[in-house]
Amino acid sequence: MSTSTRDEEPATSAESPGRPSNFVRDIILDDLKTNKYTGRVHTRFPPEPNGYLHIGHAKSICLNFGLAAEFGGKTNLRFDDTNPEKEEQEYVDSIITDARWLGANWEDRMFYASDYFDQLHAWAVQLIKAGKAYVDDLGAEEVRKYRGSLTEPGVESPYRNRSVEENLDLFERMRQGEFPDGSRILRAKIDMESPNLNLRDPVMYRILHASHHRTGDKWCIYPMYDFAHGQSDSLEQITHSICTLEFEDHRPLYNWFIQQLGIFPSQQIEFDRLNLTYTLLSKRKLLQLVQEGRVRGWDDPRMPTISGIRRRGYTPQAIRNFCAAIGVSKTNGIIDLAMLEHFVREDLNKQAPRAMVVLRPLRVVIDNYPEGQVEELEVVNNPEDASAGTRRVPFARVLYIEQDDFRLDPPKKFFRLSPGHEVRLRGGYFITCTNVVKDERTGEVVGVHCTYDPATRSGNAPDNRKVKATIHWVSAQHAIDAEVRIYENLFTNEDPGQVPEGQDFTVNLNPNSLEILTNAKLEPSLATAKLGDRYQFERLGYFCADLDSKPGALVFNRTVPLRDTWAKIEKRQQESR
RNA sequence: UGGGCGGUCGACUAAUGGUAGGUCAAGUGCCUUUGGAGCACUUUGUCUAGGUUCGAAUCCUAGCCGCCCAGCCA
Repeated sequence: MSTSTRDEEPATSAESPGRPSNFVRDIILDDLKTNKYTGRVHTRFPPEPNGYLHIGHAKSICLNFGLAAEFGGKTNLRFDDTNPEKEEQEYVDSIITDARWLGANWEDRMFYASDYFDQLHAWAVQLIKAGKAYVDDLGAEEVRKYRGSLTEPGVESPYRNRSVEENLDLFERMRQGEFPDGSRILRAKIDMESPNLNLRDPVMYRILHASHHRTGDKWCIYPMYDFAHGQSDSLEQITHSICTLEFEDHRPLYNWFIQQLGIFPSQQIEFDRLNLTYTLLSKRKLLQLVQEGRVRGWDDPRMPTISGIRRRGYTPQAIRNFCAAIGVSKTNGIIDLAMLEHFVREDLNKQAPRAMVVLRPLRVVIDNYPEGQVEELEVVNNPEDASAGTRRVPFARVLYIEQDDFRLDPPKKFFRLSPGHEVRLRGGYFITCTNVVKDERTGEVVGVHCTYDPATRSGNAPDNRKVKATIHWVSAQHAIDAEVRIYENLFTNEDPGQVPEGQDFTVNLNPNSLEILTNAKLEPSLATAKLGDRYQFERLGYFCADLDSKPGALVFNRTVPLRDTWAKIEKRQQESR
């Protein structure tokens, strides 16, 4: 089995000239007009390799790559790897795979903040020499105290006014590994009374005797985000450095370093992070789910990670369309998960070949159908796409239908099979229920007897007789057994971060987020399904072959169910009761 | 109670002093060999109060509400 690559297309956000704009795009348009960057647009996507990419990153990828592509610019992939304690090669590998899958193309421009460690160090020395940075001997606890609070100004460290020589010497000895972790830091000398806490002599370098996934043991001091990010942007000549809202307070610092160093003035622009109902988009919490075994790994199909969503059966196009549709702004909102689901359905409806699968089988015997007879009935592969052609499906005397498609006592508006009623078997015949077989002890219906009308072959009614329902079916003797995994929301709470006092977000976990059906019956054409192949199982939803599939033991994931009008009606009926 | 940033249908987002529009959701009808898809229609909105203006979602003033910031995380 191998995954197909036909999914991979450019991650542009939208193409038509009349497209709705957004404020970031407007800024670029304006910069282009004023020739601020000599007509250049160069963005970057800067993930930290401390976890897997999720749907929130997809928004950022679409924005960064989409905007640059629209204006003939470029986008770099840059790993923000300044904290060796949290970062791993596994994460950089997955990020590359996932970003590519989404359609991001950075050509040969894949960088690491760690590529710039030498330059960053030199710049730190430069700032020390300019009297703009100093080595502080305060411990973490004291640094916090000296920083003041939201409402009180900070107090200058007693080490703030060391001589340049002493600072240079100390910083060099920090680099040499002479001091233990946490014993000293390099700080920028800005303003301990600034109302913006980020400007109260922010830390530039900390001592970390940790081995880095790329630089190994070359360094035991590592730059902080604030001292690395802007300069990395600048080195790469990034024109528009797009990040999320929580960095707004950092922008003055971002600009301060660039200005003090006199380097290329990249411009930071902040937009709102994606929030989705019933979904958690925090790498820390997703990591926790993985580590505690609440899910089966980063690529569990219930996870909002790109790898999870991919395994679930989503297409990159659907994700791109979603990202284009939700727009970009500065309001912190929460997108209805239904919006995401809409875009997969929309995409898969056009693409996915149909197949008949019975999830929870109920045995049907067509009493008047000749024993031993088998017909090959022709059915269309995709009513939305004539070019998808047709296939043959075997029909015989004993079939399986969905348990949900039969009711002994049909409620109002239930049009499917029930005693005395006629339905159409999709692409087959009209059948009428004549009798049921019950389990003697439980009273449960375990089988149904029907008669068929030979004149209705392929589902046509020569007399124009109407049936109110068409149901799917699989020939019992030809059916393939398979496992089907049904997913529900991972969380029961619309905002899973909302947690009762003293509790953990895991209280919101949905105990029914995964249901494994081991007795599904597949039409025989599905035998050749390959990893990642996506289908619409008629009347049920979109499904794809999971990587747990083995020859002769297929496993399918439900990507998303079809919209279900009957379920809504039934729910309303139950609520009004 | 410091600073920063926001508040437009149920959700998201346009309108950049000149008809409050689109998408999702919800609902109704049509159509249907998927109760799918499609099509048509419908409901609901400018945080509040003042002001400027011929005209305000947009500008001004004052409130109210929400989010972010006190990591040697990013």
